[in-house]
Amino acid sequence: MSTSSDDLRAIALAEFATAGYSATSLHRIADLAGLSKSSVLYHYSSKETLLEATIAPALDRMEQILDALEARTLSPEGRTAFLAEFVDFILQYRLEVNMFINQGPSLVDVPVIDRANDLVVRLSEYFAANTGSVEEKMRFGIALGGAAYMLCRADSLNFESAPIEQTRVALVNILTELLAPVDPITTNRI
Amino acid sequence: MSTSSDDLRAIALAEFATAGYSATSLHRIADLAGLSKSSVLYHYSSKETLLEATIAPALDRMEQILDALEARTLSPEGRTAFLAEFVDFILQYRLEVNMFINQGPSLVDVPVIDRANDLVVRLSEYFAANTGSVEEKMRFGIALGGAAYMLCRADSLNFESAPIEQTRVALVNILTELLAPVDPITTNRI
DNA sequence: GTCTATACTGTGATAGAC
DNA sequence: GTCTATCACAGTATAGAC
Repeated sequence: MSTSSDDLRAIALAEFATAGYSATSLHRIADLAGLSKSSVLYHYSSKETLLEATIAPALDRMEQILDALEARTLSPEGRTAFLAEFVDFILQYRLEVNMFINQGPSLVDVPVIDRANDLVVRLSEYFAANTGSVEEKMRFGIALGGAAYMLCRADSLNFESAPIEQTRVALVNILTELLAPVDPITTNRI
Repeated sequence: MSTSSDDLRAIALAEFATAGYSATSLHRIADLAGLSKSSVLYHYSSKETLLEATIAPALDRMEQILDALEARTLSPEGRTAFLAEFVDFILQYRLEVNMFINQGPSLVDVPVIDRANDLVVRLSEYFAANTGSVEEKMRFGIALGGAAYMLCRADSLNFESAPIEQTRVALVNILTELLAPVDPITTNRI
């Protein structure tokens, strides 16, 4: 059975996101893949390299989304479209987002985490650009951290059997409400 | 300098919540406390004992809140009052809540985590009691995970300087909106 | 590309002196 | 109540055979 690097990447991602990077040993990853530790280290020269490989595709995609966003002018329709794009992103890369959200601070000094932090700053500047009020910043944090948590705990929150389309629609609803733009003059939600 | 067990508890809590339980060594805790590993193990006979000591006070408080809640009959006023109580809880025990939310799954088989899981189930049953719809469950998850994340990342979300009362009011606002009860007949939010 | 064997370091925990 | 010394083990990583 020829083992591909992608198999290892997927296994490592699942373990890092659920058990945690530090709590996951190369031995465990090797066992899950049916390999020895050394074979894992043949595909990825270190545990940190494997970590970077797990999160990089999500960062590439987020960078692409933000680049396109910042090239456009802001409009209400654009914001709605972006929110749908953001929801799709977070659904597709829920494990990567959850890993970064929860373990980012403990993975400082890993280069790929710095890159992720930069992307979050760009994202928050977009969502809270109008007012920058404390509540706006709190809403952004709750939306990001809450969605990442909730999607990765669907089983313990007892809705694991929901069809993906229903989950998607509900998440768009919730985030639209949570991140509704604020009129900087009247400070009312639009 | 006489070191108290409470000092160690506070240091361990901060490290477990930010760096993670597995990534935090007894050596590091000892260093931060100005002690040797052995002295730490004099106060807490194992790392796991220390973990339990960090989270137990929060669980005691949550249990007290839920016991009182379930002894009352449900009313709109009661729900509003409970939400304020819940916000105060999460503000006071933000580190403990964040630790459980993010690392709970990786700390399976630690008895104190089982206790915490039971409390979350009781809490979710209260908030989503009316409909039990997928969106309700998602809203509860986002509120819980989002608040825990946001409050522990106030610095990186750039509102660390906000007065606590402002944070409290904003959080009550957001969670009231997010967890507004649903009329089981019309399925409209009240 | 996978393995066994090995080196080295860090970790949780114990024993016993002070 | 704190320390040093030590233990047993798990962890990442390397060397080299197949």
